[in-house]
Amino acid sequence: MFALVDCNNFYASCERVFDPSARDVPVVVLSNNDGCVIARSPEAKAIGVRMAEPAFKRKGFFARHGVRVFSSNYALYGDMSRRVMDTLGRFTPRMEVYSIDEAFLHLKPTPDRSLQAQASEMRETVRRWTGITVSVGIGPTKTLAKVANRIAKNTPKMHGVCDLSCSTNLGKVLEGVHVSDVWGIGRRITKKLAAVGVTNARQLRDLPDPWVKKRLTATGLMTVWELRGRSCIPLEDAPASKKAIVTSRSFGKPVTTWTQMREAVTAYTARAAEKLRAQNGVAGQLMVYLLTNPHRPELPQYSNSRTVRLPVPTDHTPTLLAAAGDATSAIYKAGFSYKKAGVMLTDIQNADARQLSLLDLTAAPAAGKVPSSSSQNGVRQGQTTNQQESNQKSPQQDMPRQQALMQALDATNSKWGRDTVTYAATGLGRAWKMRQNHKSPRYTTNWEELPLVD
DNA sequence: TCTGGGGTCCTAGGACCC
DNA sequence: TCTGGGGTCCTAGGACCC
Repeated sequence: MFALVDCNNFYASCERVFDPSARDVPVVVLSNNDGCVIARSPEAKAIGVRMAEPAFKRKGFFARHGVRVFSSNYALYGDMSRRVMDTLGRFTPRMEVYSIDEAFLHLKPTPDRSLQAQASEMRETVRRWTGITVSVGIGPTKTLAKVANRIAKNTPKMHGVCDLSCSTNLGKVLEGVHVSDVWGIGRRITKKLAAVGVTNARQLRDLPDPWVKKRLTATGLMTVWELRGRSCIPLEDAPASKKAIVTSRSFGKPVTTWTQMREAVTAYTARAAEKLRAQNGVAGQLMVYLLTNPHRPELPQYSNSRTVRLPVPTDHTPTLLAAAGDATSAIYKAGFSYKKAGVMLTDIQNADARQLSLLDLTAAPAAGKVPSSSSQNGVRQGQTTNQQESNQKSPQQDMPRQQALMQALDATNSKWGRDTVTYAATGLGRAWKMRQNHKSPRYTTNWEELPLVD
């Protein structure tokens, strides 16, 4: 059986664990840049704070109702998440960490302990060990476990656990679930379904396969089968490595100069490269995009992106920085007020595979052998050729040195904190840095910010 | 003044090949 | 006059998730 464990109001709950003054009052957590509401305590929900609301529109409301406002503190949430997941891992050998606050588990009933009993004990243990309250939903498929979890969360008398694994009136249960609350059914599909009179999960379950396949595609059909109790989405024990790595941020203040834009893209690229190395990957392609603020239609609007194919897949930050710099200068236009930029690394392979292709490359003296689909990606031919030349000076000699440097960089930043060592091109002022005016201390991950006990 | 960030999968359609 | 069929790869766009 599948169990879905989900932390209740996770970010808001994390803030409360270390700040008792935030208990029993409405709490909201804001997105990066203190932009939108992304987490709410039950009290905040009760007074009508909605998810994804822009915070600036509610400033007065928050003040009047004594709402405690926090900036996102991912160092704290990430560490609390790890504690919760470690605790859950003691209850099963098979578990998939699905998001920062959710995990799917395989649970088996035993003669002396029902699934319900196991789930309750798990829930109590997590609460005692981490201070976080979770809800547990159990079902024969992931989709039904999700349904069960939702019911557990919304039905106080269930005390946080709902077991649908052998429910005899599943049809009745599904009748009470709106299609938009089914995992995999989003806004668009909800509309499509409403057009044919389907509004609850039971109706969705009972639709004919051919109609579903045609109108909702193969993914929709899987959802329907899962609602019928046929498991189609397996538990992914081992986290798959990422096929794309994105680092993007909205700017704290609009960026209007090339210098600032280059700093920002440099910083994002360096961060993306760190993530890439953390999963032992090399990227074959890099994309930079930038855009103005679409919420200000009265201002001149511009957005563009540029993809660069790297001559050799790499995880070497300076090489990636050079490519990102070329891409940025190709699309940056002066005279606009930029709101956001991002860097995406794609065509990611395992770094060990890279070694083999590098040997191939060095064995063949002709530089022209390097595969290049640059014309497809809009890269100017001259630029690509230059990179090939600069990279091929002596890859065999450079590689170990490059790797050693990157390892030292990552190790230093891991030990002493992010950005202990950074590239000068990321700038010192960082005027574009995101706003975080309400950030709580990194209670659990920074010695300087440990909570003090009197 | 102020509106997040990071992913995955599927499909359709075009290019190209034999 | 007449103009195949099957396959692969790539990309853009749509849709979903948290």
